[in-house]
Amino acid sequence: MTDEPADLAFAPHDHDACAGGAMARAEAALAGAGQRLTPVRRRTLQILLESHRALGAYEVLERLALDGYGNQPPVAYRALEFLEEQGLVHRIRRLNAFTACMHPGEVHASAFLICRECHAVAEAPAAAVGQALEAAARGMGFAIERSTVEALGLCPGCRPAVAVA
Amino acid sequence: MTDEPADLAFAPHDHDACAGGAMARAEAALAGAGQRLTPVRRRTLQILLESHRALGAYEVLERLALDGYGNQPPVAYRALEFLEEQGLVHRIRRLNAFTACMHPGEVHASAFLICRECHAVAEAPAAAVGQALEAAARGMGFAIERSTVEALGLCPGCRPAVAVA
DNA sequence: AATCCGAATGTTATAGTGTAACATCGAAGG
DNA sequence: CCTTCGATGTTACACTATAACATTCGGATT
Repeated sequence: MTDEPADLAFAPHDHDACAGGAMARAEAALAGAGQRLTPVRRRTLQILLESHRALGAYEVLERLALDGYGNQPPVAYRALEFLEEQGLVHRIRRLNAFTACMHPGEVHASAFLICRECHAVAEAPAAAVGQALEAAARGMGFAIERSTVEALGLCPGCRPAVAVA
Repeated sequence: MTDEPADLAFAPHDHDACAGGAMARAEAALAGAGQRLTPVRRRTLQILLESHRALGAYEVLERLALDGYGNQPPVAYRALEFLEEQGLVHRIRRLNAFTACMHPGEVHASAFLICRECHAVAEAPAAAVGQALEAAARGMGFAIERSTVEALGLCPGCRPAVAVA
């Protein structure tokens, strides 16, 4: 468990270190699980780590094709699906897109904050949200297996800009 | 505000009354908003109210076509979009599908519980979830405008069945 | 080294989801 | 009557996702 600030997707930061750290943690997590980080998978993760945004499968595919990988949809979907299963990538359903996990390895119920202006996507710590949801479900006798929490709105950087406009 | 039990999607109940009540509340809400419940829109809502499940746009379209309405995608999408804007229908992103709102008119941040076995969808009261999410977002300076909370799992009816199997 | 095996990737084809753009219809008001 | 605007019909297409099969690659076995 790190003691970094929650998530700095919305703030300026040393992104090389940010992405590099996430990649290192991803490698560690995969090694621990006995899974292989093949070239396509690694490149896919790198692409997603380049920005705090969510990319569609076809955007990722285009990038992969530029690097000489197959340029048919299953290539991208398979890599993304694998990474998602390993907890290294999250699917943003509202956008039909994918974003890299910023702290793989750690168990976390995440909530995603999607800026409708700059399209940044931040992964917010959502333990409390998860507990509240769990409680609501238990009250109805429902057993949660997987959950999706996404919010659309304005990030701190875009809030003033829009307000002024 | 009603004082019914949270949501009875997972329990046997008088569904005609359940659907009829929801339709009546929908009509009231629309009248209050000065919006028109045209035949296609009404029929679309009826179709969704027939079950506590989420239907894809093309399933709805098929049903509409049987009743003599246009059978091109925009017919269904337009009705669904309108109903969603009016808060009478919710979009379930995990399923790329739509489900009728069980208590339109009331302000509510809803969470959806989706049974992976029987495909029932229940709208859980989620005030606490909404507050937790709002708090997490505020902590990061993010202003939420719309949010999506969905959980996949097993409903009380299907839980034992699967456990036994 | 030769062979086998299973996982990963490449490729073709197609299914499923969603929208842009324009034509037509119809009710409410002038 | 006739204009107007919202709603519906229709065509055409864009975007998202997966099934199915062929091929390749790396490691284990002999």
